Amino acid sequence: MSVGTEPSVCQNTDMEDRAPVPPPHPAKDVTEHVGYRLKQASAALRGAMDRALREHDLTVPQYSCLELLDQQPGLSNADLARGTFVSRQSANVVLRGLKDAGLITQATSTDHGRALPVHLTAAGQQRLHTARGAVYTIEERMIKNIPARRLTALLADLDAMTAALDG
Amino acid sequence: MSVGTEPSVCQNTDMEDRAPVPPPHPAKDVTEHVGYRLKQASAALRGAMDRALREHDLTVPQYSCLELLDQQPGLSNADLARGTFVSRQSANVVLRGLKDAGLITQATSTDHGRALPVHLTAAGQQRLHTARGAVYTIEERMIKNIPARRLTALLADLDAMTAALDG
DNA sequence: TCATGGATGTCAAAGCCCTGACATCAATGT
DNA sequence: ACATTGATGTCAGGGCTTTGACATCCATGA
Repeated sequence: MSVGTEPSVCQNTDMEDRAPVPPPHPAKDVTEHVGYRLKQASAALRGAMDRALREHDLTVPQYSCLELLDQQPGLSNADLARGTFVSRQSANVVLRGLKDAGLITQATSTDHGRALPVHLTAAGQQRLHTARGAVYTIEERMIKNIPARRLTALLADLDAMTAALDG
Repeated sequence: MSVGTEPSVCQNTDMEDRAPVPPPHPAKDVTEHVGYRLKQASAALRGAMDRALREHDLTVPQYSCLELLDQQPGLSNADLARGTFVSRQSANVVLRGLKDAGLITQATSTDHGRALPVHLTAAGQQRLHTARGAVYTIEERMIKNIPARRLTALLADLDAMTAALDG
């Protein structure tokens, strides 16, 4: 009556090539599929970030926007939507929340185009800096059991999967 | 004014150890973080599955439930919630949709406990079988550029991250 | 000049998902 | 027998996200 509770074996050891031919698709169990594990890991990360950010009165998309705006001030609503992998409408809702909380400011007009640049307020900067610690702690814990030299490959593989699906 | 559009370099090549010490955390760019890439890949997969399953009149959580029920008939609402990484309440909504579509049946009573076992109907089996092809095509495309011997490591790493966050 | 296409912001409706809360049921220990 | 604990199903409220649609603004080319 339980699902996905098999103890994941060999997670602290460094084994690079175990099975010469890992059967990719006619897998007997859904939980063996890459997509399933990807969703699982993503859900775990989302949950951990949710819990941690709640203490800072931030949601995950709100934190994501703050982080992007800190590195690239002046991004527009559409830019933030792409950067956080949501629709423009969702980003708009998130921005409204951040505006109401006084963490960002958005220009009401522009001399060229329609994109309205968004900037962090001082309060936004401060909130981000305190919340960032909690988020970084989570990411540290998440990757602490992954061999350092595999992290590069992991980033590349995640990128390759994204590119293959988007194209 | 764009985010995350840098062409991901080295995605078809097989490089296992590039940087001896990949700086994990004080990364200059958010997009270099594992969590960001994880979310990105997960979002891409979710979008691709959404588009593919729409032709079969199924949502991603609905398909996930069908897949789990095909392999483990008689799972309860709470079991499916755990298996699809959502809350019991969300799973309940999904099950209602599947019930209305005639793809599953759920016992109305039980002789022991409160868990009401769910089973696929013939229509549910057939719908799953046709939709499965589309989903498998997506997963094939997603991993087609990943060296086969790295897939095992990828699964293990995703598992390790999940375990580290859940514990 | 005008038309077309692409990108952006916005509104509306719907669905998904979450937390909080409550009641039910079985197992356990007192 | 009784209380406690844990798991389950369910209801209510709210937040997030999506698709669809529409109007605005710029760039491009006829």
